[in-house]
Amino acid sequence: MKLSEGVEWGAHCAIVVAGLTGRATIPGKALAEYHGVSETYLLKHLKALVTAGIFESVPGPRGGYRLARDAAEITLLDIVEAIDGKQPAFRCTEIRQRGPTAVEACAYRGPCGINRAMLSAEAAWRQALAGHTLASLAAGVATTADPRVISGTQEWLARNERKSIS
Amino acid sequence: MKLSEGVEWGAHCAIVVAGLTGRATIPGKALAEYHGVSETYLLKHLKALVTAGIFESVPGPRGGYRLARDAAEITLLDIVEAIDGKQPAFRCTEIRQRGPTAVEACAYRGPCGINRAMLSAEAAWRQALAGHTLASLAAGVATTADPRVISGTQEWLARNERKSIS
DNA sequence: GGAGTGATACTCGGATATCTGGTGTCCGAGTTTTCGCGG
DNA sequence: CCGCGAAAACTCGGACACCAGATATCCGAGTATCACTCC
Repeated sequence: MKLSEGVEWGAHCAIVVAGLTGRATIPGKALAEYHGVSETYLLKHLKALVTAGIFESVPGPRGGYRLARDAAEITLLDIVEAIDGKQPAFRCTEIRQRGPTAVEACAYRGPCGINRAMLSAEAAWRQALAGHTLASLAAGVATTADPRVISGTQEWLARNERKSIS
Repeated sequence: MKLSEGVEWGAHCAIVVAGLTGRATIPGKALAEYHGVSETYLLKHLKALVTAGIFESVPGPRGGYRLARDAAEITLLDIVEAIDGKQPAFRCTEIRQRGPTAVEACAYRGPCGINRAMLSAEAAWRQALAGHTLASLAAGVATTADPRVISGTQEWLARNERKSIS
């Protein structure tokens, strides 16, 4: 089981975007450069965040991305599901209904016990992820990171963010 | 994120093997036929369970597989980790240390906040899986399954299990 | 000098190659059984 | 009838193809900016 690398990229980008002032935006190119990753590939994941309603995208020059709603209302689970999909990791293929001892399908009423256990475990995982908001994550970074990184990032943000036109 | 299909196979096989009497064994061929899956591919996963110390394998004619320890001492987590590996699903690549605002590596003391959150969520997932033992899963199947399936499986087991030689 | 208009530069978005890891298969090593033979 | 031995059959174990999904890239659609021209 492996989580898409894009989840990490998207989460880090979300924290950076959460640091924008007001309704300013930041272009994908800048986000890619900041994290040292491929720009074109990062755009793929940023679009997924837009589709999920986490980011808003503004086209054209002076365009870019910004949060679609307050950072306190965006959970880590939202980001993971936006990029990695909402499908459960475990997918029961009902192999209990195959083989020599199987009976007609309607006899298998409740879901397979293994499936139930796996899905409840995933529910615990999702609940844990939902306990972290973008705001809390950003606050954690702000308090633990090296002061030079913080000031450097703020300066870099000021240089790359695009003020809102409204 | 997707869990290997072999996890489902392994878990179902473990429940069947848990239903053997005493130290009897059952060959992989029979397990494959019972579940209607590829025999050669299933062997790959059964071997993983053997390597992990969950199953014991007996070679030669009248050989097969049996549990290496009591069913109450085998958790769903053991099976998942045996087949899918113990590596966490989320693997931090430290992209925070890349890009223009990065400083020397030793300045990044604690783990990345995102990584911490993801790993703690996975810990919750593992804990939930560890709460299900093979014994409890088998008991659940025994109480909820169709009576015809139960009797059919018992009959099938009696026909295919290999009594211990000791 | 100011307004209008066209070209321009920059942005995001979707379609297209490449590559790693899971999926599936085959053949070989090892062991117990079994049959045949000799005593 | 009993013991011995070799062949055989069946088991698991590791090495080899195949394929789907993630990874990575390029080109096209759209829009605010900017410069130029005309009034």
